[in-house]
Amino acid sequence: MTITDFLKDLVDFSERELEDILSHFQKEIVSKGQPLVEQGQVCRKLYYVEKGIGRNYYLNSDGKEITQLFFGEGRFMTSLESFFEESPSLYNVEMLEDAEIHSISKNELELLFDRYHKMEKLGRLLSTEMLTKVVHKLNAIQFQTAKERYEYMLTEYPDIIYRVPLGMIASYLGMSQETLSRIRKKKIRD
Amino acid sequence: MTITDFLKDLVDFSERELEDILSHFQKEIVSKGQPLVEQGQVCRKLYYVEKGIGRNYYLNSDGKEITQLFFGEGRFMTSLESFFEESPSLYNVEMLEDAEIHSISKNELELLFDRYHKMEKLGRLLSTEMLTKVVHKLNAIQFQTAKERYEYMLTEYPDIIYRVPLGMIASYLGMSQETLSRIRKKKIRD
DNA sequence: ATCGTTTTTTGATATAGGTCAAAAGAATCT
DNA sequence: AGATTCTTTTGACCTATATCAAAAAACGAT
Repeated sequence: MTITDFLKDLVDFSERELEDILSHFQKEIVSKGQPLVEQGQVCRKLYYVEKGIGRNYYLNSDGKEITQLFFGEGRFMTSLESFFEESPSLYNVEMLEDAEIHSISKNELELLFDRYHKMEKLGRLLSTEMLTKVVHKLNAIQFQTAKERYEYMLTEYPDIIYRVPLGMIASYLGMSQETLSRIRKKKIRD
Repeated sequence: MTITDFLKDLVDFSERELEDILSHFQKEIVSKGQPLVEQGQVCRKLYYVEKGIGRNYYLNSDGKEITQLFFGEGRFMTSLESFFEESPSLYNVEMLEDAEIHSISKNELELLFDRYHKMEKLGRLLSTEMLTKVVHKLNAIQFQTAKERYEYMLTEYPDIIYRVPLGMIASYLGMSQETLSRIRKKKIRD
């Protein structure tokens, strides 16, 4: 879904408003694996994913990559606390496929928030949507078995699960790659 | 912190605006354990906690209470997805102490969001703040040992940890009460 | 097609933390 | 104060999942 359609769907901006808002976004073509944010830097931009899948991840104390969130098409992506609080990012952000994204800086976004009440509303809606998603994941992680977590992933993100490497999904679900491999195998047999 | 001060601190409302906004909240005195929302109902209200500690929790398949979130003084509390999406709540919401809270219905809140751009902004700010907190907790739960999770709780919610029963904290942190008891004991010795 | 690299699977073994049950300790009520 | 109920601790045992290592499969580049 294009960013234009996405914005129109959520809030009924006028043509002029929409045009102004869109003019503050920049289209970027990024290739697979290209880092958008690196751990330790402040993440200055919010991205809309038009094509591709992104993720943010960090390196744990053993140097292993832990995926925190995936961002599919039609989602806004950023290093959340870093962007909002202008603090050093705990995560790296990258695209997992060659991708088309639209970026906006925090300053310009704030400007739009101030200029348009409707834009502020959009920000609130996206934020609460994200919040409910994260709460849902937290739920899945907190008290479910590895198998149940995999099933959660299957229903919640069927589009993502077959497009990204197993190891990333495993770390996203809080289990080892080996465990996920075994679970998936058993699933197919049943 | 009173709700008045809380609102003033976050956004610079005029006296008139503030008065109008506050007139839509209702003060409620609730006693310990009194249910504010029950699993299965749609949660219709957002609460500001002025005094006391609240939590939301659910009963898992074994009938055990699992605490999902605590809400300390000066925080807004609700059954998140239920309130925002008007869906049946997965959680029960209750106060853990005799408490003073201020409630507002979704309709009235939406009305305020529409009436005041600043109020919409407040909504967005609170929502992103909550979001970053939940992401932070997710982080702690996802890849840390039981001991590390307890330490996270100590630094993040020192006020809460000594005011609520151990079992609730244990389920909040995704571990059994026994495990938390053992961890805490060892901590004190060191 | 073939070689090298990355990803996934499989097997063997280890362990953090769960469960169950009972004792000890606090809090609450009469 | 004693009885009752709720909360926390302790011990013994068990299991889901981690880790390590190596084989197999899939993917990409030449």
